[in-house]
This record gives sequence, structure tokens and C-alpha cells, in this order.
Amino acid sequence: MLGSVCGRRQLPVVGQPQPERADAARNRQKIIDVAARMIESRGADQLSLDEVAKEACVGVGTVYRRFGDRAGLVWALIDERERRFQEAFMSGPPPLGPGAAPAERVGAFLAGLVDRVVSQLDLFLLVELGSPKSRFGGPYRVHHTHLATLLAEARPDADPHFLADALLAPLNAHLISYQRDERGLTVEEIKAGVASIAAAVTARPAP
Amino acid sequence: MLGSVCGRRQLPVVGQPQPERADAARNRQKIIDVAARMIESRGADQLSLDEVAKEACVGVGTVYRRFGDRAGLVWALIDERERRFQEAFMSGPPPLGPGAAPAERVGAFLAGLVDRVVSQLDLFLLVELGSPKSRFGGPYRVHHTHLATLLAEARPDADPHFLADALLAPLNAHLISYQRDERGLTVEEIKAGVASIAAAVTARPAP
DNA sequence: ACACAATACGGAGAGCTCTCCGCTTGACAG
DNA sequence: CTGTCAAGCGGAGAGCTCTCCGTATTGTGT
Repeated sequence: MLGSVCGRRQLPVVGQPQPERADAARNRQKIIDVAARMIESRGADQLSLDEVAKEACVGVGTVYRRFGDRAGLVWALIDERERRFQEAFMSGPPPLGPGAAPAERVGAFLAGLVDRVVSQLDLFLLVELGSPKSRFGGPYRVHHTHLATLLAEARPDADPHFLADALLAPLNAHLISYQRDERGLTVEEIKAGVASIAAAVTARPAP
Repeated sequence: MLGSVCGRRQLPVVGQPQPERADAARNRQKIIDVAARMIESRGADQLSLDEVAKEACVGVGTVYRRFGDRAGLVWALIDERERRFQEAFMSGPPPLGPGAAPAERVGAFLAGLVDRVVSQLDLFLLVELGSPKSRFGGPYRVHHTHLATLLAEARPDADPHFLADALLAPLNAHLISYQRDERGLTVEEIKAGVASIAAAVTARPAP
């Protein structure tokens, strides 16, 4: 099936400050490559770290030392697009980036996040099965902080942290997957629904 | 009790036990008892079905035949209180039951659900790790239908099904657990936050 | 009372996640 | 170049979830 990567040497990447030893970095990359290929060819739900290790010619211990657990490896696979998304909402052009009104940026952010989740749905499904720590650590924290900041501007009277959680919650991969596959909602309908809730929440409270 | 079956095959109905052989019923009860005891003494996250089987003196196959998987067994443990809750919001006194205004019932329902999740938090955490089928089947469907019905009355112009999902999403056990244990929110604060969102969503849209 | 489906049973075993620990290797000072 | 040792490595193994299938039990029609 998959051609084995065993024995092939990885070219060293220059320019990156490396807190890792060379062999460790090489293994990390090999593992990521193999995992990405296996997911592409067989689907994310079939991902077995045992098998990844075998295919990458490393011990299973190495996989776990590098990535902690299943969810950690999956985050690494998600990472590249995630970074691009973070750049977009932190320093890209409006309405996602700075320059637009807070309420408008909230809408753009949530719509963008729906797209992101949908575009890597099976990976996000896997992440959500991981430990709470991996779930609410890393990217979730970044999204939450960003959204809470925007909400604090749009609605200074409400609790922005709770509001951010509440707006992010309906974007979880399991719910979106269920809405799309079992209830027949389209991505556009989901985005419209999210937008209407965001609008209700960011509107000035009725007098 | 169940009416006579007259040779007809009964379809499995969620929540209603289908006619079981005497030995099967005996085993189901033994398994539930043992599982409840083990959870009480050691915590839900330590629940091992292998061990439950051994302790209940049945084969592990029996456990899985009865309950399908881990999440199925956990639902069975949750079931009794869940039924009481369902009765309360379907036919109990207002504001949870019929008689109050829809928006008020939405608030009471969500507050009640927060209490329910918190009161059996570790069981709900376990359920959320199960398959999407078990997660969105059974009780979720009941909650969703009820809430969507109320929302359709309160806000005839919006999509009540999506809205119901979006209001239920922030009540997931993992988020509540994280908010309470990591961010130090109290249950009352969570309920207040949920209430304010429900209020925003059920309010008439601004002109 | 008895036979015979239908139903349930037990537990071996496949396959997984993750831990542990004795051995190996890379980085660097001298 | 070489010695040192923190960092990294592999894979055996514990413990789990869930499946499979030959065997045993139950309830029913006669």
C-alpha cells in the first residue's frame, strides 16, 4: 500500500532555530509525513499511532514522546492551516483582520472558523475526542482570547469570556458533522445560523 | 405495563426496555448495580467494562450485548434522573412545564439542564466521548425537540432547530467542566451567562 | 413432559493507546 | 579528536474496548 519511508534521509531544514536535536526533528517530520499520508489514503478515523510508528520506522514510544497523544499528533497536522488562519484574523485585511467594527469582525471570524472546521472536519473530530487539556489548550485558547477581545469592545456590559465560549461551542466538529450529515444542513445554512446568533448577541440590549 | 405483544415483533424503542428473557434482565440489573457502585467508589473515569463484567460475574460479551458500548452503559446509569427531568419539563409545573411564556420556559429549561449536567458531570463527560450516534441520539434529541418547539413559539422568524443546537452546545459537559475547574466560574455564573444568551436570542430582533 | 427455535451466555483474542526503562546517539567543551 | 551526559530511542507489556462464535438457557407449542 503505502511505500515505506524507512531509511530515506530527510533534508535538514536550515534557518529554523532548533530546540530539538537533529534526530528528534527528523523523526518528528517523518511521523507527520507518514500520518498525513495515511489519513489521506484511509481516512482519519482509521489512524493508528502504532501503525504510524511502524510505517515511519520509529518506536511507538517516539511518537508519544514527540506528540503526547493522538490528539497532539492531529494538532500538528492541523497546525499549518491554523497558523495561516491566526495570521489572517490577527493581522490580515478586514473584515477578518483589524480595521472593521468589532461586531463585523466577530461575524467574519466565526464564518472563517466554520470553514476551517469543515475543511478539516475529520481531524477536528479526532481532536475533540482527546483530553480536555488538548481540547481547550492551544488553538482553542487563541480563538477564545481573540473572540473575547472583540466581544469586550462590542458589548462592554456582558461577560466576554463566557460569551466567547458560548459562541465557539456550536462550532464544535461533532455538532457540525451531525448537522450536515444527519440533518442535511449545508455549510452556508450553518454559517447563517451562527451569524444570526452572533448578531443577536452583539446587538445593544433592548432598552 | 407493556400490552400484550400477540406474536408481533417489537421495534426497539429508546428508553423503553424491549421484552427480555429473565436471565437477560437479571444480568442487566446486576451490571447496572455493579457499575454504579464502582463509579461511586472510584470515580467515573476509572470505569472499565472488563472489570464491571468480572465483578458482576458475567462475560464481557454480555455487557456489550446489553449496552452496546461504554456510553450506552453510562446512559443507563443516567436514565432515571433524566426521565424525571423530562417529565418535569413536559408535564410538570411552570415555569419549566407548560403554562409559562415560551421565553421563560426556555430559560428555566436551560437552567435546569445546567443543573443536571453539573450534578452528574463525570457521567456526562463519559457520554460525550462516545460515538456521535450515542451523543446525539436519545436524550439529546428529546432536549433538542423540546427546545426547538419553545423557540419556534418565541421566535417564529428564526430557524428553531439550529437555534436549539446552538443553545444546547454551550451546555456540553466538557466545556462546563473546563469553565468551572480551570477558569473558576461558579455554576450560578454559568447559568447567568446561559440565561443572558437565551434572552438575547429570544428577544424580538431590533427594528 | 418434551422438543426445538430463539435468545443469551462466556471468554478468547484482535487491535488499540499509552507507559516504562535500559540502551544509544548527538552536541559540545576541552 | 575524544569524553561526557542529557536527550532521544525502541519496543515489550499493561490494560483497555469491542467482536466473534461455539455453547448453554429459556420460553413456547404440542
